[in-house]
Amino acid sequence: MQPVDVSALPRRFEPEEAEPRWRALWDAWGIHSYDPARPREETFIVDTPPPTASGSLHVGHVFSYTHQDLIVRYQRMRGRNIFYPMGWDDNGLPTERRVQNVFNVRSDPFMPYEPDLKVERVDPNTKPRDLPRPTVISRRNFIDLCHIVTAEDEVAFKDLWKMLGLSVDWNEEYATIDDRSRGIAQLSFLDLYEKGHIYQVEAPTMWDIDFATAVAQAEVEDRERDGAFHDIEFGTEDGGNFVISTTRPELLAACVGIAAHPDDERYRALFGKKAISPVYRVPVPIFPTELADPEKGTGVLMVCTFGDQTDVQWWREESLPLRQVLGRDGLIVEHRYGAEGWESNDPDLANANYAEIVGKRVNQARRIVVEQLREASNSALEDGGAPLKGEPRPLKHAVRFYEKGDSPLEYLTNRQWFVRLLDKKDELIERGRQITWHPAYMGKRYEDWTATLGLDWGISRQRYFGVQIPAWYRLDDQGNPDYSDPILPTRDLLPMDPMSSTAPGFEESQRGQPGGFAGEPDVFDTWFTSSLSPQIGARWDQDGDKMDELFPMDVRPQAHDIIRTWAFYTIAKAHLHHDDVPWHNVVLSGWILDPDRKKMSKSRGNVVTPVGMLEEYGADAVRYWAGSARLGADTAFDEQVFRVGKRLVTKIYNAGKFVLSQEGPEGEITNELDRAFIAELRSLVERTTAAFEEYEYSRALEETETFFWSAFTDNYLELVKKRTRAEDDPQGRASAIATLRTGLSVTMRLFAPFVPTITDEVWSWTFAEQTGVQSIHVADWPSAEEFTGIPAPDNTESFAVACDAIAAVRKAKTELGLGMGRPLATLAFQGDADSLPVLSRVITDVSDGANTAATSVTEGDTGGERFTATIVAELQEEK
RNA sequence: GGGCGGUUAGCUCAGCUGGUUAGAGCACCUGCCUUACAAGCAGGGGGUCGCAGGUUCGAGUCCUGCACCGCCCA
Repeated sequence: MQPVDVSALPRRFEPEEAEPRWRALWDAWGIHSYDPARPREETFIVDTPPPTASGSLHVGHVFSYTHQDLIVRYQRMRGRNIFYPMGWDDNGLPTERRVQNVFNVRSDPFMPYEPDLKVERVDPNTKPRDLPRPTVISRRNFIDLCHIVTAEDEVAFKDLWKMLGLSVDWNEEYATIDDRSRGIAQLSFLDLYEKGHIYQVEAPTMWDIDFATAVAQAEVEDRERDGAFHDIEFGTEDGGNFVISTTRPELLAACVGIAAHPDDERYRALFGKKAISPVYRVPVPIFPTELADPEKGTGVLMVCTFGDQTDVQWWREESLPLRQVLGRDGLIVEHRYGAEGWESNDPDLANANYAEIVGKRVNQARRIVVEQLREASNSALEDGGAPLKGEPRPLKHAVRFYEKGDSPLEYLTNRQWFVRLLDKKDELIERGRQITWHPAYMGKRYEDWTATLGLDWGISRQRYFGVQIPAWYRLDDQGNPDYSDPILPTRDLLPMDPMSSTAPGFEESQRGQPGGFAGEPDVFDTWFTSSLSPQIGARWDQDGDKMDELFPMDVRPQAHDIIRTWAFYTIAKAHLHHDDVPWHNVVLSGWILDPDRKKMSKSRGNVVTPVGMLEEYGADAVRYWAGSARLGADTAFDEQVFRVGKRLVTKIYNAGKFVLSQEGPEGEITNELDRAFIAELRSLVERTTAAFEEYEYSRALEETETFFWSAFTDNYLELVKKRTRAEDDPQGRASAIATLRTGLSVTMRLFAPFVPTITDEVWSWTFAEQTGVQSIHVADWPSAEEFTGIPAPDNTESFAVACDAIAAVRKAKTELGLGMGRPLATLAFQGDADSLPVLSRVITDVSDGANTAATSVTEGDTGGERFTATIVAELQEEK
């Protein structure tokens, strides 16, 4: 074989030149493409996470997407036909919020569409308080802007993925707002509806007043907030009184009951009677409940529609009336005391007080109500004192927020669609157990979440940029919709928008007319669509349906914080639609923490931009960093590791040049040291393959790196350097060169998933032509069978003994301040009786490595080491 | 308050089913231009493995409790 002409290669490897060149070649060769003709058992299928397109590019993305690519590249070299798509999750609130910020606009669904509307971008440096009032635009204009923004964001992500060298099949690209995804999400809805898993109900739901939308349990987070207990005196119908404590005095008008613990002696006598509220003088029932905590506040509390989740429960269990005072926009709505459902013992007083808070926000209303409570005239009793007892007592308490919102969640009653899951907890837990979780303890998180689920999955959102719920409603003579019997489209009409397409059996002119029809205005929760990523990838019930070939998938890579959402909903969908698991494995990446072990986030200002990182160190070095972190483990961001990765790339380049530039005769691997080295190499292959099979890529990297740097370049290569040029030993020379090439070929392939550019560069110099395989990334992963023709060493310790012997020489040279290449006049080994016979088998290579012709070996005390060396340097002329 | 994970060298991390003197890289010190690589090579110093008990011939590893950090949930 022709050696590589080293002088023709650049002295240094330049990633910024090589990486784009190799990416173009991989694309041209199509080595990342899925081949639909090959059978399932040869295929490896990835359920790639679709990143939130309007989210910021983050080092965390680079980290976790590299992890999945490592697994994919390993499987590709194992000969698997890879299905590795990429989607963009672009519908939903993050996009809407970005559009609002980028263009300073708000949407009003009642505004007419303006086809030629031009909206200017806001200077991103403008402070929020300096911005003019947002421009109000129609819903359709707003959606147009969403498409513009997401298209830009997707390009940014795609560029990043390409820079990083992800081996994604770009033929399999989709967006969760495109027609394929919309059609499949709507099909999912129809299928679940037909199977009886979906219902809609007028029910209290958690509501974000700023976004004006319902939110699901999974989107809620608790935040610690300042609040205050207000002690308020109520009356009783027989002239008595008691004091309740509440943090929400503004909801006094929504009070529908009074509750205390059944064993609480203080209030036992009140159960069954009516209480009279102050300010409005509304009679409400007093009832016992185990859920009341006698230690909290005064032990007796007011039940409102609705202050929190337990209010909802009491409202249901006690069949209490509904008195909703808060509107969808978070403002207090109007109503009249004295009317049905708003009975009062003094309607005039009630109306006068209530009128003061109508149209106010929650905080304003609270202040007004507290002032009203200070007035004796507002007592529940004709001759009582001020209902507010003492001053409000401050406290810290957990308040529920929508995770993307800034105002506390309220509970409002409105019509929402739900997927029934609470009756399927056991089945869903069992499904989770049919999946292998990496690391295994993550499966417990899934089970805990599923077991503690408290609400069905609310899937409707009152948003604009999302997948429309495919339903119409008949309107009665008054124009009121009949929600009990929705009209659903047939499957051939999907994807569709009920707000623009006409319900079957009606004319478009009947939209919104009495006796006509109305479209469902709501869209799906974004998880409703993204939980179908396997079905979208496999094109469920669409042209080119490959569900039979691609479902269930092999692996779902994702972050551990979305086990309760993405993993959970995907498992639920697969269970309900297909009675199966969506995939056989889940691999969970950890998080990137900043050096202070805090989660990196935009708000902390500690985010490192991934593009700058890739430009500075190169993709191979960045991938090295990601590959050195185990699955599931949170990792502190450490720029030192990039430098280590970059050095590895340089080392590979130089070692590759050296090995492949050796000229010599072709030949068998015969020498003892060479056979012993091959035995070590074979063991490395077995260990790294086993590690990858368990998704433990970081162990594979560590083993390969240690072997390459220490065993291969520092030891084997130095031991045989002289022999590769030995004119008088053609057979030994051929053996050394063959071993070097085998060692390089194998380690390059073991490194290939981690550092794809440099390894393919080295591969291209001779191995590509030799094997007929263009790219290392479609070459065979090394296996033990490759070494079957090479005889085992006479002694399994030969390689270790040779390394220890040369180490003893180096130590002696260092102690004398000599350079490693300094020729020795004499070299004398002392060693233990067991090791000396082994040393004799490799003594020629050791002597060559030490650069001496005169080596002696004696048994002697070595002070715990295998060998010690005594050396005399050859005299050197002064330079 | 519950669940899960973590705590090993100055820093970032390995250490798989308990078994010689606890490892690596970075950083630090010393020496070396050696025909692939000074972005390199060689040698060296540095750890009572969070704390307290327990099981065992033997514990970084298993058990109990505690402390601190993180995530998820209530």
